[in-house]
Amino acid sequence: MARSPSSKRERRSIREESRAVYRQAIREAAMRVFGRTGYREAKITDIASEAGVATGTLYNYFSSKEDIFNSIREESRNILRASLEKSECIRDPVERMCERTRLMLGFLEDHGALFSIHMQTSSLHDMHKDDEDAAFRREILEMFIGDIDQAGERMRQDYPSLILATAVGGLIQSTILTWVEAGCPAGLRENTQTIMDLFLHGAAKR
Amino acid sequence: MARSPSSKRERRSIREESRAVYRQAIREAAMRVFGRTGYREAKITDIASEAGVATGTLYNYFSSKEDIFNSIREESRNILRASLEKSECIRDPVERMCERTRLMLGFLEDHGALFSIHMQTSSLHDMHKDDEDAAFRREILEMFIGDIDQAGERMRQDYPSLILATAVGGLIQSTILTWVEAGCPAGLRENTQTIMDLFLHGAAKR
Amino acid sequence: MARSPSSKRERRSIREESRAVYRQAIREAAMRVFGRTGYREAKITDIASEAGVATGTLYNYFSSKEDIFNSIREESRNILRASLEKSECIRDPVERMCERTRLMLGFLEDHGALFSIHMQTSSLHDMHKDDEDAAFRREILEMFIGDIDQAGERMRQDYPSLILATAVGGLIQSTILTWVEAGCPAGLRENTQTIMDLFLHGAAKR
Amino acid sequence: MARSPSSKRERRSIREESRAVYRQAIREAAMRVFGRTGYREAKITDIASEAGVATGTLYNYFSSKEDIFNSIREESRNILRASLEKSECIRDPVERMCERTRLMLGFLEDHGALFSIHMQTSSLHDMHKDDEDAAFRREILEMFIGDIDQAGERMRQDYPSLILATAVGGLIQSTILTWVEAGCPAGLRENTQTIMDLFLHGAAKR
DNA sequence: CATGAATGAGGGTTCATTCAT
DNA sequence: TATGAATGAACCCTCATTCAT
Repeated sequence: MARSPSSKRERRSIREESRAVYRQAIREAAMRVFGRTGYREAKITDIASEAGVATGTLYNYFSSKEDIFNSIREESRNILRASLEKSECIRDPVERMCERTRLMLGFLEDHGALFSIHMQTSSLHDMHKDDEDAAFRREILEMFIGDIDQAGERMRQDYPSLILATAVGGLIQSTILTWVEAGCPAGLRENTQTIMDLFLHGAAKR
Repeated sequence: MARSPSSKRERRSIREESRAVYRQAIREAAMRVFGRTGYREAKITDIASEAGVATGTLYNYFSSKEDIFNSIREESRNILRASLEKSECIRDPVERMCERTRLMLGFLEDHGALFSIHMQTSSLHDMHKDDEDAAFRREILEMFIGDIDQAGERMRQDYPSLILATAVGGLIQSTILTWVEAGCPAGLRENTQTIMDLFLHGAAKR
Repeated sequence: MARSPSSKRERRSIREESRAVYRQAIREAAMRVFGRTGYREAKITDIASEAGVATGTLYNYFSSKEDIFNSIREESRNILRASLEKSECIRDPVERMCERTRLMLGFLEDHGALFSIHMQTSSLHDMHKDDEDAAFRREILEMFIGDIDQAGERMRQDYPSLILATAVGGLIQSTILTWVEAGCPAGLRENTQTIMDLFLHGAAKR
Repeated sequence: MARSPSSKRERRSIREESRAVYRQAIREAAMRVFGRTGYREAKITDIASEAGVATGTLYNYFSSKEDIFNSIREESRNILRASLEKSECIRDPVERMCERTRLMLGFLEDHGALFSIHMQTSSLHDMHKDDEDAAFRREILEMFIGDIDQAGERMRQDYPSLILATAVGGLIQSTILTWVEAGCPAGLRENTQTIMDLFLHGAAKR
């Protein structure tokens, strides 16, 4: 009897894929629920029914409510990190910052709900519990610091680059908040030029 | 027994004052507890014992845990609003912005815990529930918009003043966050000059 | 105004007594429920309603279901231990053993349900988790060993006293089991003479 | 294709044998798991993986977790019963009791885990649910009663034989418990002589 | 028949709120 | 009015059982 040559391997692969699909579906459902109500108010049963599964099923894929939450954040960090890597081949440091800003805004535009997930742990009392997210914020800050250092003479030397990097971060942050308050309309990434322009040249008439 | 003619009125007044003192003491205790652990994790019993009263007593002054929380935020908005009014007599709009920034940073430095209280509701899912706070953020934004409009020619005209106001808000925000991550060391208001300098002239060498 | 002289002290005392009364009532309710259904099958809500309180109330007096269980066992050990102390003034070691046996049987007759509570942890897998109960069994065994040692020449010397003590323990145990299987009729302690007689002289005709 | 004339019958037989093999393997796995953790703590998945099958498979052979448990106990009763039958050809009733004791201790030494299985239901609340096991205990007791009755004049006549049988049962029981507490070392059956000696002649010096 | 993921009722525990003192 | 113990609804998680493959 002829057998599909790699049936066993395929089986495993299918199973693994099914697992990944489930995990992803649960993450996405949880993302919606966390986004709507916040971590603490979100009930496991809500996540389950949003995902269309029984509560018990969640625990076949995640060990706890917190695990789901962390998994979402980890995944979104990974996506953004991977996206930001695309900018590393850009030579000009200012253009690189610009592209990074665009990638970050684009990421949010494409994965809107993720932002609110991350914001939830920014509540200050959690900051210390959430080393991973804080480390990632630092990671991004360091990227900007590196860009600014490489820009050398083109940047003001009267402030440490940490200060300047923090400033660009603040401009991005407030752009995002405004966008969210406006209901996340299309076009977030088009603010890139404005951000960089204001960051570089300020608001005063020259 | 002879009674002072206005005893009834005075009595009421004393009673009311006593109520106010209690309410304030509870708010302050709650502020510390919310600041330490966040709204959801904070337990009513913790607040009560921090305030040195019984749990039942809290309910003689506030109708619920959420009521305490909202009361704190309202009070802190009122304090900051009153503080910002001090800047209104400044004629020069740019100096006025500068002073407002300083007042905001000073407010936080003096009432550190309040910031974390406000941040807790900045989680986006609460935005809709918390119209009051959103309105207050808008109120501050409008102040900056007004300042920028009055600055007229001294500001760039190629962006709407909303954009510029948002930018200064972002610079302030990121300064605050950095300060908080550093553990709220003294000296936050000394960042005012840097913020305004970067806001006005940008990060690029001229 | 005359005051009851020790009102404050009495208040505290009343409160403490009330706590003790509650704890005891809960323990007794739990004892009945554990006795009926066993530890694992017993539901917290059953214990609460048997005690006539809400589930939450249990947790004002005990930290967990297991805590209730252990508290019952500890209390019953203490009662039996206190009871056994009454036998210590008896000079004759054999009479002392006899009295101890009677006290143990009497204890069970008076606190019937406790026996099944203790038996539940005798399930072997729990033996190691339950050092306190095992230690107490050992404590009782040591008492008998001491008695036998003191009996000196009156006892057989061809077995270590541990063996003999174990034997008397077995006779007591099986008497108890038979009694329980018979539905705990009155008169358990009247088996004392039989137990001691068989222990001392055996079943063979002489 | 030629078929052996009785293929159908043999086939069924093979199938039945296969079923029996499966049931036995599951029972043995369950015995190990129950022995380790007790009935309530034992998880079906643990039993399944100990047996090397999927959880669903268990339900093709047993209708429930409890069914597995009862099946184990029934089987162990049958084994012990069959073993005890070997003693029935012994003429001398005292020697028969002795042999029976040895067989019981030997059974435990050889099937140690089974003992803990039985102990688990000795918790009194289960007694009523477990008529089978209680009946078996009675069965063994009756055997001893019969032996004692047959011993006639050689036994004391001042106690009913039920009392004496209970006594020997208690001595056996406590020997077993001591052995278990010691970690089930080899040599349990060597206590037979001691048990019978103490049972017959008591602990007092003669 | 074997599989093992899905199921969901049910458990222990928490804690905002109430209320008798 | 202050007290703080009692309350019980609601939550997260477990796991025996089922069933589609």
